[in-house]
Amino acid sequence: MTNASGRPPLDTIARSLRREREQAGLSLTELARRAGIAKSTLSQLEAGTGNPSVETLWALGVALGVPFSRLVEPPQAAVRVIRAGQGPAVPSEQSHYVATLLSACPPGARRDLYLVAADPGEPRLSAPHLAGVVEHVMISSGRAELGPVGSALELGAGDYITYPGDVPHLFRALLPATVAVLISEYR
Amino acid sequence: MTNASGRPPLDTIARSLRREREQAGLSLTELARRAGIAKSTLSQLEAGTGNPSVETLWALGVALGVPFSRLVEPPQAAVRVIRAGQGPAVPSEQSHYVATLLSACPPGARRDLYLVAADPGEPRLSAPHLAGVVEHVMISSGRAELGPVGSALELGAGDYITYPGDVPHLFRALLPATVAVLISEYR
DNA sequence: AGGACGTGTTCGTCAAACCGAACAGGTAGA
DNA sequence: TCTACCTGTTCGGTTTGACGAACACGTCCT
Repeated sequence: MTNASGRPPLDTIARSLRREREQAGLSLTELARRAGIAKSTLSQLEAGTGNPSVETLWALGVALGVPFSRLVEPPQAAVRVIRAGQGPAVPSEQSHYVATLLSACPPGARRDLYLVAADPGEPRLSAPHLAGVVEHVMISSGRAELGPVGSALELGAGDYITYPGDVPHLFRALLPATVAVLISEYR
Repeated sequence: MTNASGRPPLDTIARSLRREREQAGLSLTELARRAGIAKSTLSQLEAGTGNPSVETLWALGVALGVPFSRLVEPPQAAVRVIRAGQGPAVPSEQSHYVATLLSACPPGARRDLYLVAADPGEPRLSAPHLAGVVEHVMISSGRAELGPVGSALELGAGDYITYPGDVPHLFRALLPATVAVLISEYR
């Protein structure tokens, strides 16, 4: 599942704006001036009244020095721990490849976080994901050949690689008990 | 630096919409119907004419099953490798703590990726980052005590933790050559 | 041909986002 | 107190995004 939370984030935007503005120590008047919009507009937005245009919201994001998405999607944070081997294992047809989901794309986020454990054997081939997906892999221990089919590389412990996830790619462990962190980033 | 690319992404949105729509194999008419907007509106948006409201763009994101940000920010990807010990080391006052930047927040992204190597000694204390930052840590090898001050936990190889980055937090290695992957996520 | 359905386009109308000014409250200083 | 300046609010007027119908193509089937 990607994002697609049901309702449009009208009041989320309202709260985000106020939060970010106060965090930045700006007055409503000053922020409106910097963003080049009428302060009445900003006032109404923070009141939850209204449905800003992209241009307006963008200008506010720039003026606040905050990524666009922070304004339209709610914050969320908590301490959460998954002990080694305790997370939900992702079903895999190959027994010598186990991916544990550490942090699933929460509503509004854009990456999944996996812990991958694999043994030598048939390479695991992944069909292209959604367009725009980028994968990052950090080898924790062992050795593996991975990357897009055709430009896969051999990596060892401590090595890092990033590659497009929307083309076929593979992961083949070269040593037993090879462990890696995999980030699948949506963008 | 966060995001804040200069100009509003009017034509970026245009291209994103067309790309995602064709990728999904939907006709303009059909997508408009599913999103519950007039097809004329969608037509003009894909033509680069117009400045959609958040509600409109949100509806399109939902109908396309695509995170909001994918519509407003351009794609980008490439294969890139950083061999162990080869990345730019982040300056640290403490010699027993080395963070290597694997993937810096590119224009429009919202996370930094670090490889952390540390030895036992004074805990590394981090002042709160920007509001809304979430950190994820995966211990590759060794053992460490980490988390928000007051609720730090002891983790071993393979363990994973996530916690808010906008409160004071610490990282203290308990074994020599403790290695971890750190993701600092902006949201 | 001539419909019957697709596609995506352009047009006039209406609602609403945006603007600027006028407004009420709060604090600082003469 | 009276003025000056700040805060954020509410109010008409203008601009413009969104709608739906009418439009110009293509394709297929009768």
